[in-house]
Amino acid sequence: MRDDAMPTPDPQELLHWYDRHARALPWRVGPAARARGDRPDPYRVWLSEIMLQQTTVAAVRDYFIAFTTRWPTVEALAGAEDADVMAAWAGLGYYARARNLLKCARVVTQEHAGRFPQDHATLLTLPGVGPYTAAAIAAIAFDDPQTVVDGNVERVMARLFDEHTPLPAAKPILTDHAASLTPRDRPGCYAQGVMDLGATICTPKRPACGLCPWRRACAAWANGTAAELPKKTPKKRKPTRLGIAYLARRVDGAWLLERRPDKGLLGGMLGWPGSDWAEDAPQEAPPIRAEWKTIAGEARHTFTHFHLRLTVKTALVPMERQPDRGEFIELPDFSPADLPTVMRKAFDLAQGT
DNA sequence: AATGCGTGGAC
DNA sequence: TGTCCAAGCAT
Repeated sequence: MRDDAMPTPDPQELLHWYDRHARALPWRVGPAARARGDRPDPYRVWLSEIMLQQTTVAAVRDYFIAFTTRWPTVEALAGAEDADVMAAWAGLGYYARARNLLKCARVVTQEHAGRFPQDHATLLTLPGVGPYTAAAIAAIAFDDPQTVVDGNVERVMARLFDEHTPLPAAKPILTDHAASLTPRDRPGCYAQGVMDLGATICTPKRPACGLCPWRRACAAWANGTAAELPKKTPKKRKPTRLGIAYLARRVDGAWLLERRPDKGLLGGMLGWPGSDWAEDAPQEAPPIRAEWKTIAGEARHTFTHFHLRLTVKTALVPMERQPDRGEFIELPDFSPADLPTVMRKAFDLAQGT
């Protein structure tokens, strides 16, 4: 609970902090350019926000530069081949984002004349754009005073207001608090400022309260509860699943790969043909007749909701033999870098690297 | 509305 | 090693 004697958090103080501490990032307009009236490119704001969903700035940076170099406009991205975009996204995770990214680029290009909608409600209709991303685009690209609520904002609000209700039940309460603070002036900078504060000062563990511009107005600081907030409902432990991956190499160097269905785990990505992944010992399911050799050890990988231990089998097959599943892809049409991480781990194990 | 969906870094 | 965590969305 907040003590009534405590000052209210001042959005302007946060903006001043942001002006002094904002990190230079490839999708941001620097202070000098902004002072000249430059606005961020909505395409770059949108692309960065999609990539940043549940993903750290450090992981996104190089992907963002690669994407904007190769596809500088939403029209260019809309015209890309699906396989090229999926390959470029490989390693970033949550692959539904990449499929929705392409869908969204094509909708914006074909149904909105290549211009991103500016209002929250229309932005929400775009594939892959939810409440957070719609608010972020409206605020950052168009200076619309929308309330942006991500994990950082939830944490900052839980501490400012010393809210002990556990997430996700606390979400509506924290959203109300965030809305009460959103300024009409520079809402885009403010939104990025609160998120930067959460990422660098108001961190999940060992928050640097001594450096916080909102310390005097923070109820959790006053009560000594900052480090234990926000409360979260406990999560379930992850089960372990087992599987087999079959890495067939044709004598000309081509690899046998399979495009995974759009829905579900690693949807739309290339992968090695294999068994199902289940808690019981996997059934043999070789995709082509061959002398299969089992590689010592296993490829281990952890997904959102289970651990995987993958047995890797390899075979060398003659030119004329036809696979039951998948298709051979010759180099350089295929690179291991095009694979999701679990498949690349299987490849690395087979190569002895 | 609870669940499924990746990955890499910090500790 | 394990656990938690990150600028969430779709269903």
